[in-house]
Amino acid sequence: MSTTTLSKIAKSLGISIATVSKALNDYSDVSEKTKKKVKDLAEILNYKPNSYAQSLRNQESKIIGLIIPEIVHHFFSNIILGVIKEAEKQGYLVITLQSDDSYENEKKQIQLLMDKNVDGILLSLADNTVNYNHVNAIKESGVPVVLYDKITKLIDCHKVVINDQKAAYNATKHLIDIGCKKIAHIRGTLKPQTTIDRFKGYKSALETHQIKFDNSIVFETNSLSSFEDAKKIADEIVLNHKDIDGIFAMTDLLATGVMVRLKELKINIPEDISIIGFSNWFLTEITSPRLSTVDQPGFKMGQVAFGLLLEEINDYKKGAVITYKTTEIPTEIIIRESTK
Amino acid sequence: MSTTTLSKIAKSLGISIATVSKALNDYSDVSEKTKKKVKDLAEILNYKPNSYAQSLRNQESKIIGLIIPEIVHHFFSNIILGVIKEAEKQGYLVITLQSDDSYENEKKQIQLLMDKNVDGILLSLADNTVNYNHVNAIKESGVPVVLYDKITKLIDCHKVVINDQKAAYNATKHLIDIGCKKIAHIRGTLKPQTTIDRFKGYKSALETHQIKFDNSIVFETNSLSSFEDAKKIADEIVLNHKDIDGIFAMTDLLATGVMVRLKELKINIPEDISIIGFSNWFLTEITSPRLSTVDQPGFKMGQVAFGLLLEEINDYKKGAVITYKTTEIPTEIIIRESTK
DNA sequence: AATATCGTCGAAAACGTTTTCGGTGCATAA
DNA sequence: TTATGCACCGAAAACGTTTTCGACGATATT
Repeated sequence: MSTTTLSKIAKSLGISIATVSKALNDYSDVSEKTKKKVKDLAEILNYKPNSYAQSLRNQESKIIGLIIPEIVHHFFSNIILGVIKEAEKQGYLVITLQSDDSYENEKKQIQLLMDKNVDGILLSLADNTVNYNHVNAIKESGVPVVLYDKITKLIDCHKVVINDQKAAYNATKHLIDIGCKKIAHIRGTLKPQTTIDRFKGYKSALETHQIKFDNSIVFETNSLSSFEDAKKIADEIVLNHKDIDGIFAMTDLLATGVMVRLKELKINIPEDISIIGFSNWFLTEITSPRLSTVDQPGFKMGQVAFGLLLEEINDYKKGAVITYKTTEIPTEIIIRESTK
Repeated sequence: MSTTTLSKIAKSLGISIATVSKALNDYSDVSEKTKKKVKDLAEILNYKPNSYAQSLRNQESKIIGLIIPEIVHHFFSNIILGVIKEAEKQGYLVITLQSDDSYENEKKQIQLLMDKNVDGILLSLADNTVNYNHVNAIKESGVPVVLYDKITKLIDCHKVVINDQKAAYNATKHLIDIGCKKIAHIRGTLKPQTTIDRFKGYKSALETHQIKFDNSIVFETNSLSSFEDAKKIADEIVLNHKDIDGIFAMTDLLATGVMVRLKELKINIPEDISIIGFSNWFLTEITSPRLSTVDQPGFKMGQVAFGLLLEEINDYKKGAVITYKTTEIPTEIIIRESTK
């Protein structure tokens, strides 16, 4: 049960390897008659071109690399899905790696992908990455990179992001629009760019609507996924900030945390306090009341990121000059029952 | 900025390609002196072996394929992570594809992976797959496959599963142990093997403990993730089955659904009714009360599945005879506040 | 002095493709 | 008749590695 190669077909038909190859690839300088002979036999012998040989000859593998901070995460796994599905549609397969938000892993994994000679790399920077030599090295080797979600201006390449600041602005504005006067913000430490941007959006929405920014009702958690921290903040709000009537939380989980605790403390949502989260996790559909939030379209983002990468791969092959662009994926406010 | 190859190093040093290759691979028939010369120059020129050429020559790519029904899913994304991390540790990369639980996709994607000449395939069968020719074809081509999670006895290969029946038995037994006398079961349609097995486990736990099985308190939802269906079932329970004091649900989501609604109807959990779910989703930590459940160790499962695949890849290369085994990943009951 | 052993190296085949560049043979035009 | 064109085909190089096998000189053995 040995595999069938061009040379076997050639030998079996008494013609040359070159002709067989050209017949299968529909070259114009081989007669219809021999084309048919070749194709028929190839069919019978179940011929499949050897991808290693093709890659070696064509200097491309039709495989791309995807580095993601965290796979088990609603937003990111949606990105993976977007990338994979779009890639599959375009004839590419994708190798996925998880950096755990670590610079060291990111560096190693980029090397692994380069060693495999992937055709391109999709990368979301680790939180503690501050040096970009390792990614500039990719570009210098002639391998296209596109940055998604966590990006930096310091690397010149295609980028795809959501506009955190605008999204946060809109979320906050929604609270203002429905009549909230005293709007708290719950966020993590001001380190990741997303946290900074959402905080900025929150502040600027307040300012544009003549609401004084009050730093005492900006609450900081240790982690963006600390349900317990969120609950403590709810206690704090009930105890010392009775006048708060709106809350914009950095993540749906934090939003859910405060909401659960506030309900336990007999605060009515949304009558007493309106709450809006961020991401549109699966979670938001099953809280009670259902949580308003900002939809963060991971799938779309993955699709677009792959599209840009493919575009660059093709441009690169053509030797075209590439002007890099940053694509913003629009977010959308999902209004449910927790805001009114 | 052209890439450096063995032949460039050879030419530059005035020696043969063969010697360069052997020097870099520490063959014993090249002197220490030339080894050093070669390695030094390779270092300077930043030599990286061309993986296409290596794959072609060695007939292996150090890449495996992973087909998963659904990426955006807590259990499955944990499996991906387990596979990827273990593979990376062992020098392998993994191409992931999502079958959407469709037989047609599964078939196509297997072909894609075979066309790329991956070294092995990890596969969880789609729900509607009933014909196994496409996976037996993998084996016949000499490519190792291991089945995980959704398997079938009709394919002879390594398998890794959790024992759904035993896990369900233990979950139900836990309810019995804490004193429940009338235990309901919530499940989806009896089509997927997991549903069948968990149902069996539920029944056998009742039987072994002299509790009569009562089909009128086995509730069927349209989907395993229908929160609304679960709520309706809660209504039904309060209305017509006041004597139910324990519930074993097929998924954490269904468990959460009934729990939320029961609470709204002033039923106390766990005082009036104890509830246990299945999977140990992230979700279970933030319900109130926190949900008891069965931990379904996806990460571990991924690790083990890759381990078995690697074992077979190596056995195959050695020409060793392979006796296939089915590995059961132990599950564990997580007791929280919803059962007492 | 002849033979065996050892350390070091390189030629060449092999993996399977794609593509360039001629080279046929044959018909048509001069 | 010779030239020109055309349709069809194949030799061979190239992609970059790994590994077998033989060759060579130098040393050790008989």
